[in-house]
This record gives sequence, C-alpha cells and structure tokens, in this order.
Amino acid sequence: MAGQQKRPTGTPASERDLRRQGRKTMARLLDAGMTVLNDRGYHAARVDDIVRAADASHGTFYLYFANKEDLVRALAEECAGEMTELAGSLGRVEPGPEGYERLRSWLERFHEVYARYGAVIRAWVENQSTDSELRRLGASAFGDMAARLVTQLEESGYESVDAEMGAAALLAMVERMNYFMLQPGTDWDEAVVLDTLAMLTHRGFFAGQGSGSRIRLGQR
Amino acid sequence: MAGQQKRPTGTPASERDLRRQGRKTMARLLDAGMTVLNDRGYHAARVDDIVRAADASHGTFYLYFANKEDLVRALAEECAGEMTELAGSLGRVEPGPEGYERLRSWLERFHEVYARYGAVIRAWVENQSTDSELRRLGASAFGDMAARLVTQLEESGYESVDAEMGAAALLAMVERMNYFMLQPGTDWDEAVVLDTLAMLTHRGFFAGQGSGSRIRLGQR
Amino acid sequence: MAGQQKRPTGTPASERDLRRQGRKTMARLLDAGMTVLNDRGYHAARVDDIVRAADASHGTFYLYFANKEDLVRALAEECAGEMTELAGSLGRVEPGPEGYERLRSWLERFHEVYARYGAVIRAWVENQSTDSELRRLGASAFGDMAARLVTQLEESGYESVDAEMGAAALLAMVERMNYFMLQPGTDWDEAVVLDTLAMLTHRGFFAGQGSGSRIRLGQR
Amino acid sequence: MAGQQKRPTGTPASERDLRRQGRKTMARLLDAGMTVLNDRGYHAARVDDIVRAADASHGTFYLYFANKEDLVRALAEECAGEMTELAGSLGRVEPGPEGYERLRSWLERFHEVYARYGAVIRAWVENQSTDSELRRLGASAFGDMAARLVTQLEESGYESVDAEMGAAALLAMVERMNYFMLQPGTDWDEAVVLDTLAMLTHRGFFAGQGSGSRIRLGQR
DNA sequence: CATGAATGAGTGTTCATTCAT
DNA sequence: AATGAATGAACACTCATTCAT
Repeated sequence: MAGQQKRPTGTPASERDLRRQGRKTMARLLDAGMTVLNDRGYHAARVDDIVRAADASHGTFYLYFANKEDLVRALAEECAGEMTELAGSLGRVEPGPEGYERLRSWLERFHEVYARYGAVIRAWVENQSTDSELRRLGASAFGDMAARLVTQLEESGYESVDAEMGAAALLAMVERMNYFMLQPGTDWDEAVVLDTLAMLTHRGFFAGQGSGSRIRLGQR
Repeated sequence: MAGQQKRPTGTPASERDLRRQGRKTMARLLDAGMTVLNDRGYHAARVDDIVRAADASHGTFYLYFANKEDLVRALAEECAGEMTELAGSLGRVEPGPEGYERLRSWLERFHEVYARYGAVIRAWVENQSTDSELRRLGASAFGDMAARLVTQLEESGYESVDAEMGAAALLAMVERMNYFMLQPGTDWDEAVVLDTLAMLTHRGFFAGQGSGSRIRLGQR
Repeated sequence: MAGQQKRPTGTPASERDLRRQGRKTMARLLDAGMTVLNDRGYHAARVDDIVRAADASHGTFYLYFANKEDLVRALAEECAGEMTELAGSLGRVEPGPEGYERLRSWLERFHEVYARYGAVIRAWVENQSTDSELRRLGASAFGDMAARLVTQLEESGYESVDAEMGAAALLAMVERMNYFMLQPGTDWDEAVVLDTLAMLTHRGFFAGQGSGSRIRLGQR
Repeated sequence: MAGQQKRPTGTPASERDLRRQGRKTMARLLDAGMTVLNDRGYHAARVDDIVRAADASHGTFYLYFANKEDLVRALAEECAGEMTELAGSLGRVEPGPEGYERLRSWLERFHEVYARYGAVIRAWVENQSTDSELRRLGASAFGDMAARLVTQLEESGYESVDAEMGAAALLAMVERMNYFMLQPGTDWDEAVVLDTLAMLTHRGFFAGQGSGSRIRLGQR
C-alpha cells in the first residue's frame, strides 16, 4: 500500500520485501497514524505522537516511510480502496421506499468508512496537505464516487442542469455531516442524521417522495 | 518588589482609540490578513506574509493585534456581522418559482460573502484554530443562520424528522460547494453551481417542484 | 539632575533650560519611573509602563531622557544625594545605650531612603544594568557611606583585620534586610528588623554591650 | 476531531530514562548553564550562549529542558542539596576560639558552594525569576539554613528580640559578601573577607570575644 | 531491524527607540 | 512641547528529519 511513486528524500525502505516483523511494525505505524490523525487532526499530528502511539522510535518511522506525508499517502491509498468499493455498491435508487432504504444503508456504510478514515478524507477535502500525490489520490477517489453517483442519477432520471454538480453537492453534504457528527462535543443522534441525509438525497436527487420521514419518527 | 504581572502585551487595538492613520493601518492589516488567509489558508498564513502584504513591520502588527489569532478573531467578527445580516434576509420561500428565485439570489449573496470571508468561515467549520473565542463566534454565526433557516423550513411546511438537522445539512452543502468553487484549479461555472444548489435546496427542503431546471438549460 | 555626561544617541534635551511645564513633565516622568521601578523591578520595568504611569507618551519620554538608562541614572543621582547626606549624619557611636539609639535611628532613616530608592539601589548592588555611569555612581555613593562608617568604626575603636571590609559587611547586611523587608509577601515587623540590625551592628562593630535587647521585648 | 491539547512540549528530561550519551549531554548542558549564568547573570544568559558553551544545538537543549527556567530549576535543585548539607554541618559554636574556627571553616565551605552556585542563589535572593517553583526551592533551601542557624543561636545563648531575624541577617550578610567578593573587578582578599565575616558573626551572634583578629594580622 | 540522540531552519513575539504630525 | 505610530533587531521555542550505535 505504501506509496510507490517518487521518493523526495531518504531511503524509505518500503520497496523492500518485508519479513513478518517488518510488516507488523509497518502495520502498527499505519494504525497509530490513523488514530493520531483522527484524534489530533492533520496539522496537530506529530511524528512523535505517532511513534509513541505505535510504541516505536523516530528512527523506525523513517525506516518505513520517507516522511510524514508518505504515511498519510499510504493511509489515503487504503482509504481510496474502501471508497471505490463503496462507490460500486450503491446500485439503482428507485423513487419509492426501496430506494430510500438503499440510500439509507449506503450512507450507513459511508459513515463506517468515515469513522475510520475521516482524517485522511478531510486532509484531502480541506486541502490540508501540499502533497500533490495526495491530492491526486483524493481527487480520483472522490471522482470515482461522483462518477458512480452521476450514473445512478442519470439512470434514475435526475433532471437538472448538471448531474456532476449534483453528485458533488451530494457528496459535499454527506461528507460534512459525517464530519460534524464525529466532532467531539457534538451530540447528534446518528440515526437522525442518517435519516435526514437519506431523505434529503432521496428527495432532492432521486425524485423520492413520501419516503423516509415515516421511519423513526419522534426518535429525538 | 521585582514586578511580575504583565498586561497581555499587544493591547488588542480594538480597545485603544485610534487616530486616522492608526485606523488606516489597522484596516490595511485586516485586509492583508484576509487576503493572505484566503490565499494561503489558515495554517500556512504567516504573520510575515501578512505584514508584507500590508507593507508594515512585525512590530506594527503586534501594535494592533495581540497575535495572529486575534486578527483572525477580528475578521471573524466582521464576518459574523455579514452572516447575521444575510441570515435575516432570506424571507419566506414558497414552493413555486418565486421561492426558487428567492433562494437563488440568497445563495448568490452568500457566495459574495464567502468570496471575501471564506478563509475565516473555514477556520471555524474545519476547526482549524484552538481559539475558543473564534469557535464561539463561528458557532453563534452559524447558529443564527441555522435558526433562521429552521423557521423558514417550518413555515414552509418542511416535514421531516428534524428541522435543525435539515438546516445543518443545507448549510453544510452550501458552504462546501462555495469552498470548492473558489479553490484555485476548479473550473466550475458559478451559475451552474448556484442553480444546482438552489434547485436541490428548493426541492429537498422546501418541497419545490418544477423549478430551476428550466433556467439556464444547456449553459454548460 | 539628569545626566550631564556622554549621550549615546538621540537628542536628550536635558541640557536645555526648561520652562515650568517642561520641568513639571520631567518630574512626573522621574516620579513615575521610580514608582514603576519599585513595583516591577529594574528588568520588568518597561518604558511603556513609565509613560503610562506618568500619563505621557513615548515621544515625550525621549524628549527628556536619552534612553531608559538615562532616567535610571537621573534617579540614581537623586538617590546618591540622599545617601551622602545620610552618610554624614551618623556621628560617633558609643558602646553604651546612646550609641545603640543613635544607630537605631540612623537605620530608621536609611529605611526611609530605601523605601523610596530601593529599586535604583538594587540596580546597582545587584549589578542589573550594564551602564558604566550607573556603576560609577553607585560605587561612589556606597563608597562614601563606607568611608564614613570606616571613620566611625575606627574612632569607636573597632579592632579588626580590616575596617573597610567591616563597613562593607555592615552595609551589605543592612541593604539586604531592607530589601527583604519591602518584598511583597514578607510580613516582618519593621521594628523588630530595625532592632535586630541595630543590636547586631552595635555589638559586632562598635563593641556595644547590654544594649538593644532591653527595648521592645516581647513585641512579636 | 482536529486535536488541540498538547504536552508541555520539551519533556523535562528528568522524566525520561536517559542512556549514557544522553546523561552526558544533559550534564554538559547543566554545566554550561551554570557557567553562563555565573558569567552573564540570569537575565543576560541566552539559551544560545548555553548551547554554544555546551557545544550543542538549540534543539538539543529543548530535548532536555522545557525552557530556560527549567534548566535553572534543575541547577537550583542541585544547589539546594548542597545548601542543605552545608546547613547540617555547622554544629555548636562556642564563644571561644574553637567557635570562631568552626564558623570560619563553615564560611569557607559556604564560599565554595557559592563560587559554583552563586548565580542560582542570586536568582532566588534577588528574585530575578518569576518561576514559582524556583522561589519555593530557594525559600526552602534558605529556610533550612536559617532554621539550623536559629537552633545554633539559641543553644549558644543568643539573647535578642528575634533569633529568626538574626539568622536572616547573618545569611544576608554572608551571601552578599560572597557575591561582592566574586564580582569581576573586586580585588578583595578572600581570607580577609572570611576573617571579617567569621569575626562579625562570632561576635554579633555568638557572643564571641577575643577571637579572630589575632589571626592573619597584617595580611593585607 | 531498531533505537535514542542530535540537528537547525523556521516562526511568533517583545520592546527600546525613532519618526511624522 | 507633545503625541501616536512605526520600526526591526533580538530571542525563545518547535518539530520534521538525519545520525551513530
């Protein structure tokens, strides 16, 4: 998973075939990286935090990654994989209740992915890094999702100026709401958020009607 | 005897009575600050960039602001004023074409504010600063807008699980789309974006029908 | 009073004949300077504090003094005058009770001077400034006092290795005790401190006997 | 999610387990710190001076100490240890020549400690730092010494208003004289100073008689 | 394969002093 | 005579990255 492209400096050692121990250490670093990124955010995340969380040393870190960005890149690749898979799993959304349900459970899966990879998604969406490779990765992952949505929108007879724009808007809304939902201090009810998103997208994009609100009424 | 206590140093300027020249310099700094923030983003913006843009010295900066956050805070206050005003200007949104138009031009005004204050809005939305005052400001500005929208949604017969959640989702979508639109490298057509947003919000939130798509068809 | 010697930079304007208003302003600055120095200490004292206390502006300050040191120098000259006068006022100290009383009331006067000029005395004693003129002033003021004490010690039959050293030790002790006494947070009883000092100096330097302790017993 | 909290940065070193090299570097920094402090004084001492003297980098300094104060604190702890030991070593002081000799050699030991730790002692005595921990350390170290002296004074039949005040005065005198003695430019004869102090304290505090002056007469 | 130690460029902030009105 | 405004050199501290063992 770790980046194959250009290596700005150093001897990143991820080309090498890793022995069992090596793979384990790398996995520990990736895991710790994702945790720290989610906890502290992209900018506040320090290499020191990561190696501490992984119970490793600075030297070890640079044995596996060329630099901090390189690790984020590796995580972004993991994330891109999940996103692509997710994008392929939406399927046709009907205007009726089945369509709503399909959207709802897709959003649930999105939420799960976001819970794990939120920080790298934001790193791209919020343009926190200057790393061009990361931007490319993010762009392609989001492009994939958008393209898939566009297909669905068009198949579902979305009639509007621009399906791509619609797909972008949908993803924007969904991404942000997931972000807010996971902010510490927010006490939104996950089910209500997902209901709202499902209903709005169903209605706004897929000509959905009479759907959604029937479920979980009075929940909150 | 050896004194210890200290004023928080750079008298935050807003406290002092400024002469004409002082007010001018402060305005220059605020302006430069907003420019640099928009160009470089919150984290990459250096005090040095700002003073260079304002053609001032480091010392001068700290004559008017206690620190970088303090300047951002001042800008956020300006921004909050604009937002509050904006929030008050939406009015009742009907399901018909007039409602659509009303939404559309409100979004246009939002876009104008965002073009100027985007960076501070993002500083709050993306939680880039640790400054609690800034968070308070952002929360109250967005709260204002959301509350206003809730009223409109309810008056317009929005039937859903939770009007507040709907308002949040709407703002989230609008904010993000404006952000993407202003990213350097994006070549979205402003009119198309606004059309899309107007239509989606009209349809998804205000039970709008048959609206929007008629306008500007084939624009892109 | 303000320094006549070398002027490192600027145009200190203390040579000029001052009109009434000018003399007033200068007095205000000196007064404020002494207050701030006593309150904040030499190092923590800012020009800004002084002009604020004097209700003047930065520009005005440099109209009267070449720099911060220059003001301290002026204050040191005032202080040196008081010290010299004080030094001359001790008189002969007898081994008996009259000698004790004489010492005691001299220490009282010293305390009064210290309460006002403590900060500049410390600036010299603690070598806080790099200003050579200030060091010269301090050295000569203390030298005066010491010389006078030496005379007294010798007249009083002080038999020891070195009268100068004895004088220095005496002044050192007296200066420090006055300093501690005036530290905020110290709750020493002034009378007890003065009694102790009077007794110790009388006994240690002037062969005093049976004196001192009789007075104010049980005071504390 | 964007993390905020932060460790107080430079893990104060005393917490971490250091390897041999680390201990060596830390010792080098402490040593250089003490040297620079003694040479330049507390306020004029720059981190840069210290790292240069220790032949280390800025980064290294902050690897071992949270900041300049932290290093001074560490030195103050070393010093407090020496002082406490010293305080315990005085023993009973008789009015006769043995008492004088005991005092004299105690003062000699004090002088040795002062030659090394003078700058941190002054940092406390002259209240140069705002660091409360340092004040606590200084207060307790001097409190220890004073308390021990009080015991000795009372056992030796010191009859006066207040033994604590007497102890304070004694320490004040001794500290200052050591300070002056070590000032560059002072050409006092160490033996004469110590004789004088021994005699004055013996006479003033311990009812000593006929002592001291006999020794080293004509030395100077 | 792993580690603790070391580095130094980069950044925010302070404050005595000078300038323009 | 007085003032508010402006300056910039100086300093503390951070943290990604490299080094030596």
